[in-house]
Amino acid sequence: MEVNEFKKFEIKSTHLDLKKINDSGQILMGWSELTTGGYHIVSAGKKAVAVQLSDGIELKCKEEDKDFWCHYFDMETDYAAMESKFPEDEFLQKALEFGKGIRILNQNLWEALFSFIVSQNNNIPRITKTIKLIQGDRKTFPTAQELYKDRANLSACGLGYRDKYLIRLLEDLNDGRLKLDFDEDTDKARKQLMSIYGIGLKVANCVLLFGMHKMDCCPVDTWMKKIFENHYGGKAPDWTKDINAGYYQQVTFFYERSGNR
DNA sequence: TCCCAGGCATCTG
DNA sequence: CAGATGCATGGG
Repeated sequence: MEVNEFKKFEIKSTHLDLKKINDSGQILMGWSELTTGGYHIVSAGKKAVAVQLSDGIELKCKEEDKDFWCHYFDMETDYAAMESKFPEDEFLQKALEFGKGIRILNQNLWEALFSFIVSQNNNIPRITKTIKLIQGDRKTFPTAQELYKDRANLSACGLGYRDKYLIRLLEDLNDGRLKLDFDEDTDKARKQLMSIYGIGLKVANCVLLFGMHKMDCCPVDTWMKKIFENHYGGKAPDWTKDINAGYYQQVTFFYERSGNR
């Protein structure tokens, strides 16, 4: 590893917990825990090492990538300030306390799109395993162009029936029928995403939230349905329509899943 | 053996 | 329009 040319930076924050972020379910590729502590992180072809500090993280990366990683960790958003706007809801409050330090990362759009197509009707350990197999020996996750050339090998990675969605996606990108450039307007972007073969409402909302940082998008999956059943009488609570619903979704998802293990 | 996993496309009424 | 069903794969 060319860690030698990396420089050390500190990112100060009272709301940045690497382990919780790693376990929160938003990341399906790119993070690997180091035996020495900390994480090796890859996104959009860039690499970094992050180590937890009591008041933030230490980040090792190329000097020119520092701004990229600050954006990746969503340092533009003031999570402390968000606390004053948290809805008054008992279960949500408990989840927010439990999940303090979780942030909504700015993942690469292509990587978020790809991984959340793989995620449908699947479980997280198998999703990450499958994505690692697809990445293979490469140091970073392949671009759509690289993967298109290598598409014959996709089916051997344990994708199940989802391989046809991804092959169609790669073909459409290669032919120029589809571009990874969605409207800034959330509703328009959601329609564009849902017109892609294999993407429905849930995956579209994941891409909007994790790949385009639309914080009001609230993906509803089997765990969210369990939350509605277990804590809200089977109905979606009001906070699912809040402007920060995506953050609340992620935190309650993490809380519910942690409690059930 | 059945059930489930960060669902979706497709068919049926 | 809502509701039912099949789908690949692996772990519990």
